[in-house]
Amino acid sequence: MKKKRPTLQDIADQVGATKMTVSRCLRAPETVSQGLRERIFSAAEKVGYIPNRAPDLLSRATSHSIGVLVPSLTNQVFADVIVGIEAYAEPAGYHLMLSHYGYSPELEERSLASLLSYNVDGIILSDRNHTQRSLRMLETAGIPVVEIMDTHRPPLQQAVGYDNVNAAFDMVSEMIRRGRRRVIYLGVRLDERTRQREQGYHQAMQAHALTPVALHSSQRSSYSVGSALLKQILSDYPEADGIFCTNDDVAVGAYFECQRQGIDVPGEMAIAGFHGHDVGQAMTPRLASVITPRQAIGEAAAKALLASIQGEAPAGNVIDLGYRIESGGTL
Amino acid sequence: MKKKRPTLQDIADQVGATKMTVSRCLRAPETVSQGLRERIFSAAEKVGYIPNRAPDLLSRATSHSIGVLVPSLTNQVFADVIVGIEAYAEPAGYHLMLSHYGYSPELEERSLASLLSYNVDGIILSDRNHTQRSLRMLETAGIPVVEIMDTHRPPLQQAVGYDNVNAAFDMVSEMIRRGRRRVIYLGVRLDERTRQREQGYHQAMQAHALTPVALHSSQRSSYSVGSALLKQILSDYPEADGIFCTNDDVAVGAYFECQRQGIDVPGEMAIAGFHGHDVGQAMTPRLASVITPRQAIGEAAAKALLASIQGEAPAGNVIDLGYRIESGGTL
DNA sequence: ACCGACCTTGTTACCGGTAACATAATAGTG
DNA sequence: CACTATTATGTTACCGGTAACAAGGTCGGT
Repeated sequence: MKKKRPTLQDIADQVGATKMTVSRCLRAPETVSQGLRERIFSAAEKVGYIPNRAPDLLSRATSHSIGVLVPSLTNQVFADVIVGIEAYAEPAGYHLMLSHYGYSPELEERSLASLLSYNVDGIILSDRNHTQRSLRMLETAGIPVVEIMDTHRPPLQQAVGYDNVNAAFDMVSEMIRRGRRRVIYLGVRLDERTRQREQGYHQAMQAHALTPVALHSSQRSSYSVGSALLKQILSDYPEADGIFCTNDDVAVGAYFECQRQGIDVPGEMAIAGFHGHDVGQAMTPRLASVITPRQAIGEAAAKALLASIQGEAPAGNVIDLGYRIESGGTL
Repeated sequence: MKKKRPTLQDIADQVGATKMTVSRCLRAPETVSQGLRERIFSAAEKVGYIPNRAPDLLSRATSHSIGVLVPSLTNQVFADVIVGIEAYAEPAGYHLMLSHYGYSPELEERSLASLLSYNVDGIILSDRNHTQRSLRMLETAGIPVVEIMDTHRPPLQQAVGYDNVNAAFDMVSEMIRRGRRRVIYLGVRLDERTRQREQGYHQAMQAHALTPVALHSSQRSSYSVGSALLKQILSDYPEADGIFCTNDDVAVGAYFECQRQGIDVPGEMAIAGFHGHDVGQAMTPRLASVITPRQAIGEAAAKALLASIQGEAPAGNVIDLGYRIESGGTL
């Protein structure tokens, strides 16, 4: 019942040639005589030929696709990064194979195995924590790897991103410079980046002889978690005069809660977020945030990866695209 | 230099068997004698064998992957849908191949060709407008197709979603029921769904003998577009007493602008959005919105697609998962 | 001791492109 | 016109799994 999809042979049969000639005609038309060429093209059109990457994938072990592993697709940060990756990779003829692993190294390992089984030509990873088996697989696969979002630690091969520790340090320092003394850190999830931001927060507080206080939620980041954490601060740390949030979702959620509670921002409470997402930048007052170059990171990562795939392998390369402190109207 | 990745033959060489035996051992261990089995497993571990889907893909033309085409990855709506798809497909052993096409049917066509060249076993499409060539390719590929997000028109094969026209009609009717008379429609982009919502808006206004007015922006949806459109309303249609926005981004942006301009919501201006995203549901007042079951749509689409792939083909099937009108605090 | 059932392993061929090489047809040159 | 250069097409083999079939080995029953 199910009709097989047309192959080169089907076209060849129609025009009385071999599939080799058809193959040549489709990839280098000028090497085939004009009459035959025209008949081949019209036959291809007629049977509805669709190229098939499977043989290439098998015989040359190359897929013209790159694997991208992100912890979450609903996290706007990674959506932006992916857009950047594709902006560079797609025009270069590379297809993206996306997987997400919900911040779990074990799931990352499984997703990685799956991607490798499709013979991806390169991999972009969004984390720096990998299982032993993951590292092993990457090694035996022998393909280029680029890690993104974190330039703080030495990379497997190459890394593109910014320094989370320094970014957090700078933002918190700015809050302190503006007179805040009891700034509290709000974290969600326990991924590497959240920890690094907390570390930068710690360093900044201690550099000014202030006492760091961190509040965490194990839930995934959301506005409502921000609201909940702010309520907790009001009851447990009423003396707080500022919060530094691990991302904008939490910060905006906390701001909404301040509105509800009638707390003046920034008068009574300073609020800073991370990443500079649209909501925070569109609302009034504008949310103070660390603006990260997410799309640029995606593009640079794709560029570095394709360069490696095409031969040049600048291993140990770290591209730091920096960040910008936006003080907005909430400091 | 670049070492090839290990194959079954490499394992076979180590243990003095043929690759056929190794193949059997990995997929049905009990059919191989115990001693050999143990040696094969340890050899596989030693060389770091990673399964290879390429041969399967070639000889059985099946990839155990499904192609997913969405107009945009940064649009939260589709991020949610994708999460739903993967929640069902991943445990079933299917990998997702994602592509986005920026709302352009021509790009959709290219992405589709690319997906088909990887021999995906099925396709999930997010639009109902396809080029002739796209339709042709889908037909010759002979694989199951599920269209999502719109149950208003008859599907290619199967569709999963909700009815945009009815949803818009219901929301606008509710606004009118609450006393609004000069409701304006705010649209962005010109994709099918936006047009359908406008259609529902028209029907509701005309059913109450009210004059429909629609404002459009050609930019992609964002908070700032919502703000800009609200400003335009204030200058061009000062008599407006409500806006129905094609999505929550626009609605929230418009709300922010009302705040800045000191316009009372809902007192002077009612605001309704579409989709029920987190921001709108977390802010105060809660944004009125049409809550759509995005993740459930993804799951149902994946389920329907895999059912078709596995043989049962309930063609012409339309699964309507409905929607819910949340009147929030902005009506 | 012999036959067949079964258990284990091996052999062959195939999937669909294309690189590499071979060959046929045509054109060009002294 | 013989001979080489050039162009146009065909042939073969390969990539890495596995289905289908073949074959050698073991064991139990009579």
